[in-house]
Amino acid sequence: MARQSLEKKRPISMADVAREAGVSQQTVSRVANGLSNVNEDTRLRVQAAMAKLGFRPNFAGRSLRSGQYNSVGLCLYDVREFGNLATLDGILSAAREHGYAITMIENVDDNLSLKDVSHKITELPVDGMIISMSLMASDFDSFKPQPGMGTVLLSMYEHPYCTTVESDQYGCSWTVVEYLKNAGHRNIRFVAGPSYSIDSNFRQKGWEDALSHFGLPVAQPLAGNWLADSGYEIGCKLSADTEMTAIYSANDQMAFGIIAALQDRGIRVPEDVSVVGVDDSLEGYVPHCNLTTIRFDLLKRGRTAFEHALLGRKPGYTPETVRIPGRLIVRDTVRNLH
Amino acid sequence: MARQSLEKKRPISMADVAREAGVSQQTVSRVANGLSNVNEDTRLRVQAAMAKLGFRPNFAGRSLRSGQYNSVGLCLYDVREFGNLATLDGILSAAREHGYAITMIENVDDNLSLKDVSHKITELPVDGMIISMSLMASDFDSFKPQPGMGTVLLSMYEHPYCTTVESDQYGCSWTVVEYLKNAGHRNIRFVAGPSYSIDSNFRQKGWEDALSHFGLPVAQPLAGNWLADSGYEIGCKLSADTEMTAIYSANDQMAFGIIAALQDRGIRVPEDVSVVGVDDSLEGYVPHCNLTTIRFDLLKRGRTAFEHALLGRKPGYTPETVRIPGRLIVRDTVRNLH
DNA sequence: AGCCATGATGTTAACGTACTCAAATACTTT
DNA sequence: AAAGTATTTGAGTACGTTAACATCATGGCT
Repeated sequence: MARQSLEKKRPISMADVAREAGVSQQTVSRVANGLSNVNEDTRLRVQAAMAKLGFRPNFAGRSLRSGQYNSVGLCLYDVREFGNLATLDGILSAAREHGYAITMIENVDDNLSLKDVSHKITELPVDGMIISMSLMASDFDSFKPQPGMGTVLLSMYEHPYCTTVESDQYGCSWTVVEYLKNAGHRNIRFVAGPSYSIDSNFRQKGWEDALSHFGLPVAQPLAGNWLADSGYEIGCKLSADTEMTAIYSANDQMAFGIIAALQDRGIRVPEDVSVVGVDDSLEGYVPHCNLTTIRFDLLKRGRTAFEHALLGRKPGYTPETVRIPGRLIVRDTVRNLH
Repeated sequence: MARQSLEKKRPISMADVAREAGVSQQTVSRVANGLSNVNEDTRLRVQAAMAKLGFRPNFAGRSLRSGQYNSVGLCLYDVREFGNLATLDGILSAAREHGYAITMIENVDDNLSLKDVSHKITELPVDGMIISMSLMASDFDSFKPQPGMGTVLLSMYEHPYCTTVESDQYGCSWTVVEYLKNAGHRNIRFVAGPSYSIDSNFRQKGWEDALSHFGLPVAQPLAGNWLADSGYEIGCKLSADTEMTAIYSANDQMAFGIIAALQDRGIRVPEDVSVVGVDDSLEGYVPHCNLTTIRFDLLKRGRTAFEHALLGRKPGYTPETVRIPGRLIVRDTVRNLH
């Protein structure tokens, strides 16, 4: 008795509700979980007691008993990177539909291995996990996911044991090159992002492979830092190339800078030079945004990752490689040369 | 025995490790928690057993016993809204420093009350919560947070029982108006966001109050939808106003549209008309971004919210109203009339 | 040698929930 | 009316962990 009063206030448990309603704790549990085999009178009495005491089910107790957390762990290397926001949105909305929460941690350590990150997440209340790492983890190929834990990597690199989900950074370049080729372009330059960017590298590889496949010349790409200003600088340099008829920029912001530089030099877009970007990120930022570009379904990227994190728990699940295609948004910056 | 083998595979527990290492389960707990009172030999033996069996501490067991989750709940009304991304970044980094995770859920129901959202979050494994709602919740003023649960609202409206954290959407307008007034401007127009936007309304109120305070004329504001295109349209209309010398746009994207419209009509910026935006969101998107604007410290917004969610658990805590000031970023779109 | 302080380890008891099983009650059928 | 069935409720237990307490050995001190 005295001991009771000395303890710090404990939240309301099912036992408290049971006492109040004059039923067993088990009956309270049934009401809390909405099971059907409870008498209507009893249910109302229990619900009244719950409301009166302000009962909220205890997460830890429930999870300990059930072995489920109804949450998926998420570790995004960089929340600020383009696409991760919309992806997060997709993950959250898929999670909500399944009655799941998302448990997020920040990863700041560049040198952390996939195993370390996965171990960290395993200690959180999660049934599965989604991981994105900026650089190639040192143990990428050897990493094995925790058994019974649906593990999804947001990565362009295929993985032997994990499902990987990513926007198709390679295929989008084929789409662009084929579109430009069909419009009669032969000299198509590429403007890359920073060399450490995996996305940029895959976009470049796609561009190279597509050009080779169509028998078009492959000129040395110039690299920027994703931002409009670097696009402007590159645009200045590229304006000297009188052969080229089209520029494929690894993102929209640089493309916008390139266009500004060309126009400042009296080169018209698309009359003299055509420009294509990737991301469809200028809309809303630039008035009369009319850049022909690639749009990825980032919501789907997030939703797919979440779905596979759930599916991955099941025993018979086989890892998949999911590449979500981009769609060409045709606007006004490409000229048909025919 | 037979029963054992029929059960589905159970994750490794401390008891398993204890058996393997030939110690008690309590000793395993001590090693897992890094307590000092363990013999070095024993520690190594236990750690070896942990590694061999692949032991990971069970979150539910630990939390059930300790009553702590080491996580803060987060419900952002709209992840896509400007500022929420950087805020999330701030929350995550503060959480990491405290060894906390963030448990996120999506809120899609417009009509959900603060109480409902708070109840949902209470059932998650969290020690505190951060809530942002787009519209004024019906029960905003009457809402009382769960006792012992640090509750922070990302809101410009003050709350009687909860700490509120928000970028100072009202004060930033004073900063802008005072700056323009000192540069000799008297006729300062305002371009608002959508009428449902709380941020826009506070920015407008600040503009009105500051104008009145300085004895400057208050012209009817025009409202856009945050995007550059709507700024362009409004710029066309405003170009007819020959009195005005400055335009204060509720965000940068519309400001950029306004500038484009003015220039298309032969009105020079800043020689003929000065323009100021808010958000500092064009950098990287627009080459040679030189818009004078207000920049908010959104990382701090997130970090502060998290810190207060933790502090709010302590018994003696008093709710605060935290307004994080914006900083004027002076670039090239304001002319000094003196 | 005997005593106490210290350190290392083990034992027991909760934390709050949901599952299994058993008991009690109400309802249906012959 | 008896027997059987369905419905409702309760009792007991286990999930994995940590806190409090108990035990045991070790070593330094008088």
